[in-house]
Amino acid sequence: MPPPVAPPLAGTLVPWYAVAARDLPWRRPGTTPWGVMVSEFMLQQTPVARVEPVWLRWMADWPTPSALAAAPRADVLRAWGKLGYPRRALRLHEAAATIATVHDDIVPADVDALEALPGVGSYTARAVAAFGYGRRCAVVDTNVRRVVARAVHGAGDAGPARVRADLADVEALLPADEAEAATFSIAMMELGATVCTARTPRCAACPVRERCAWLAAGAPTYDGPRRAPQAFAGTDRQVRGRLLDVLRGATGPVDRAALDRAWADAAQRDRCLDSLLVDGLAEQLDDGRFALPA
DNA sequence: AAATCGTGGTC
DNA sequence: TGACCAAGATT
Repeated sequence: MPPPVAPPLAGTLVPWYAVAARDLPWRRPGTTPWGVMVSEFMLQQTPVARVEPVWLRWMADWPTPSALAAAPRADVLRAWGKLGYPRRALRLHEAAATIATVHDDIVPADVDALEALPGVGSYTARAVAAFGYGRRCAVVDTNVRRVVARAVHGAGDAGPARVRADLADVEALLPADEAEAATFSIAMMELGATVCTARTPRCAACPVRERCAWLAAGAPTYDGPRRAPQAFAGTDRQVRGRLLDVLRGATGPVDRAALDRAWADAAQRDRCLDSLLVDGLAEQLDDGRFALPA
């Protein structure tokens, strides 16, 4: 008698997802590929809970790429609000303009075409293809990398990203069927986000616990290299945030004194203001005042 | 290829 | 309380 064969990961994850998936607005029926793309931009390094209300408002205001492209950058940055990394908002705006003019206002379904858009890297391109169009392609984000590291490789956590190898790992797990592959991809991410979490994984509730290489190995703690935690207090990132917050909160242009109040250290303040101008996140008017870009 | 880029919640 | 973390991309 042949030994029992464990069902492929997808066999247990896809049914689990059908029951356990969170009801997120961009997962609801009728969400367009554009809606998926907007959600993916917003979710880059930003938690779901903070994205939800902004996404809903965004899609109501700008339901198509051309609608967003027609909006002034100042409106876009205000709508982005405090999601963080506001350059994402500018890149999404640029990507929308490209889609409107080059792709007939239709979000590309092809991974390479997607990756050519500003702000779209390997993860986002594949996420849009898979979740927006149901394509069969490996989707690798931090959650998926952690799930693979544990369930497949038996490691406590994923090391530094290795794009090619990580993609190959996930390719090997991807079901042949197109629709099932897309569901498998989102299910892997959902598992990493809600069960196989970074800090305190809820292994007792894990649908894959019987087959998890990490649990089988006794849940060894990760001892590999970690990326250094990012400092924030006192960094340029904080100062830029403060300055931009002043511009966002004002109804019109502000004078330099208003920005001076946002941060005490003049040298750092000036350097950061200059970097905001360079990034196109702020503009200086002829009268010397500052504002969000037109 | 390591550093940079916001913001806020959690344990 | 402060380190760590959250659907990355870019240079």
